[in-house]
Amino acid sequence: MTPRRTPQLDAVYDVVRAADDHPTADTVYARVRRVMPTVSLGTIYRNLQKLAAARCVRVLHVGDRITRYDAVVVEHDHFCCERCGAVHDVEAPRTRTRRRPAHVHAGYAVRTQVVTFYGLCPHCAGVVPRVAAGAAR
Amino acid sequence: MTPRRTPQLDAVYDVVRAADDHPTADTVYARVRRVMPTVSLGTIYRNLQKLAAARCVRVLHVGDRITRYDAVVVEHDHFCCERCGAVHDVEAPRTRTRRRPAHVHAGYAVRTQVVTFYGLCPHCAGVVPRVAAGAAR
DNA sequence: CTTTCTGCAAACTCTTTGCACTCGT
DNA sequence: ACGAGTGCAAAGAGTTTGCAGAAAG
Repeated sequence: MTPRRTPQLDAVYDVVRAADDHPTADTVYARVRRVMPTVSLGTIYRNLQKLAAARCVRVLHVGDRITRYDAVVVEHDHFCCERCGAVHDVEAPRTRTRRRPAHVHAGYAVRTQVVTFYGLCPHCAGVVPRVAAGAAR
Repeated sequence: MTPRRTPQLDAVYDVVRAADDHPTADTVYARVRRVMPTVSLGTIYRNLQKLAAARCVRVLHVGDRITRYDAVVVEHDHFCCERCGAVHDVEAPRTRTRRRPAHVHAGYAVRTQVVTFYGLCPHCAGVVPRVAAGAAR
């Protein structure tokens, strides 16, 4: 039961670390295939699970029911655009103490918390001038 | 395209309103069938979507990839137990201003936000004495 | 009467899994 | 060489959808 390091595992981790768009398993699959064309989708899922279990990647359930992956493991928030579906990281300058759920009823053992904002991203909100539009990510 | 009121729609809404456990579509299905045995799962999904579109129920994606429904539409937080999977409402005495994402980069139009805490519920954390354990769903 | 809604079942999407083979260690 | 990992394809869970008939307005 000793975990084993394989080129596929490395490739999956590389892709997730290089991504800033919180890719889905399918997106990771497509990207890994660019460098390793014979990889299978099952292997992608198995390795993503392995990385998640090792807390090397974070599993996100944002908005819809499809799973996304994030190589940024430190606690931070997300913004999900309801129009284009993009998921962006959000700066969370609030202190931990301020965010700590002191209001949760006694007896709950809180391990982590997830904050997700929904709305329109700058691009979809039309704030970004036309010239710059399309350049957004 | 005029929405139509049907006994099935009423039954679905009644079930969600009467529930305090953030039921899944399947759970709603089971409960509606108790009073309307011929209802179909497809109808449950269609009516849940209709209610969600009308903002009569809130759609929740908490933890896993299955969809839950909540008749409490006002903004509030949730706690998800990582052991038994239960979802509880959480008191959110924080003021709106305090929770407002002033730190979100300019240009984002935030419509709503979702805060979910993960950990162990009082029951699974062992606060509840052994005699009661095992009754947890 | 017209149009939406229903029940049924098949289709669809995302994810997991069984199997025989491969390849780290 | 042992056993975890892989590719493949089939199965599984949750959700959506096409259709013919039922029923709301």
